[in-house]
Amino acid sequence: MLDMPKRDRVAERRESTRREILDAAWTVARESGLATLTLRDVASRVGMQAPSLYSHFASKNAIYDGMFRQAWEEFESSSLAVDAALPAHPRAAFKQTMRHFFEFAVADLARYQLMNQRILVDFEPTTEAFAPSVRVVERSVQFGQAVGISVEDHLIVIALVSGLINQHYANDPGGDTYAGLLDRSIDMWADAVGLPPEDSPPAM
Amino acid sequence: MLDMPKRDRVAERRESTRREILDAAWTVARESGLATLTLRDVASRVGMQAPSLYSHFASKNAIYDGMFRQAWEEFESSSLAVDAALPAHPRAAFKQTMRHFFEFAVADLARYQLMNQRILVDFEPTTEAFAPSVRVVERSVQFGQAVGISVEDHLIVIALVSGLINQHYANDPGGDTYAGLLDRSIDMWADAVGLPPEDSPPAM
DNA sequence: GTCTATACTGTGATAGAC
DNA sequence: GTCTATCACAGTATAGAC
Repeated sequence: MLDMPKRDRVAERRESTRREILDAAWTVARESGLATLTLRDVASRVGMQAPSLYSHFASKNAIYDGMFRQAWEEFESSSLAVDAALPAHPRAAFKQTMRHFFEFAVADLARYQLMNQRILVDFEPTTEAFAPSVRVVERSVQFGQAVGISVEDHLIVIALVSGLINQHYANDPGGDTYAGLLDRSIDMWADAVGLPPEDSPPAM
Repeated sequence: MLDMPKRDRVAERRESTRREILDAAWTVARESGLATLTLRDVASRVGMQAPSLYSHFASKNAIYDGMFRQAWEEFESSSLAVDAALPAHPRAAFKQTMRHFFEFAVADLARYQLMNQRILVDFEPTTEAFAPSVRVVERSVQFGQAVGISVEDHLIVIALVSGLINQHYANDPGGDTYAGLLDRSIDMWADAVGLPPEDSPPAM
């Protein structure tokens, strides 16, 4: 007999329903706001009654937890893709990863609020849902240290980009004012922490 | 007869009740979160039933509007006080105003969320409530331009500080990690935009 | 196992008595 | 101006059909 994994059609269907519900929850969150999302709206979008959701998620916060995990897994995998084709110059590499962070955040307000802001007061992500977020931050800090950036200076550049994202949503949603300030901001920071300019030969 | 303003005891009492309600709303917002504040909690704190609030505010959002205006008026007046005793060196002056901004934001999460973040999806401040906020931003930009800072670079430093505030609340609430990064961050920016170091003589 | 039906509590808001 | 009563709708939970 071949040692291949047996398909569990019941489990597959269950998982597929969970994903459908999460997809619907994202749609509703984008339309009516993350915090004001209602289970009735989510249920009706997948053709169910609200109480039926409880067969698949233990609570509304469990749905948020699934969304939180999805969002960070998506960011992690897209970050890995970006990192795979990173420029040799550290400064250019930082610009690229930070622009990726900025654009991912700016593409979806509900997702950004869930991932990075504590607007859901009684929601705390579970350890498993939090794991991809921890991995992303660790990878980013390690990359910085590999090119001589201290942890403190790394915190500053992340704060800088997250501030640009903030101001984008607060003052210019849909515009490109803050996207246009991104490279100049990163250059300011890179100059200060001693990263060589992009037209200089790579070290070693 | 003396031409003194007549006291309107009815209007005075009305205004005082409104302030009482707003004070109670702040307390509740700090305890249970800005978005999950309930009218019943606010009412019971001032010894009323929830519907009675509607004699003083047209809706829950009207209460948020009053709070929004209070918060920005408070920030405006404290900013004027700070500006009155500003150091002569532009760099030191920036450090001081930005630290004031940071500390005001970090002192009260509910207030910061109401003032600077769009977590209340269906709340839009009225023009009158928005006015002090506009004045504060205008004053700040004008000060920057007076010492040779472009509007774009001014947007960057505001984004930088707002990012530090963000990260403080997200990663180190109650701690002082990000407060400790403030001066170094401002110095990075000041170096990049060409503000002279603090130990240099003031220009002219 | 998954769904429908139904009920419970709590929310913002309104109507009308006093 | 404050109250009681009430409404529509939210999240949550259980019972029971299939």
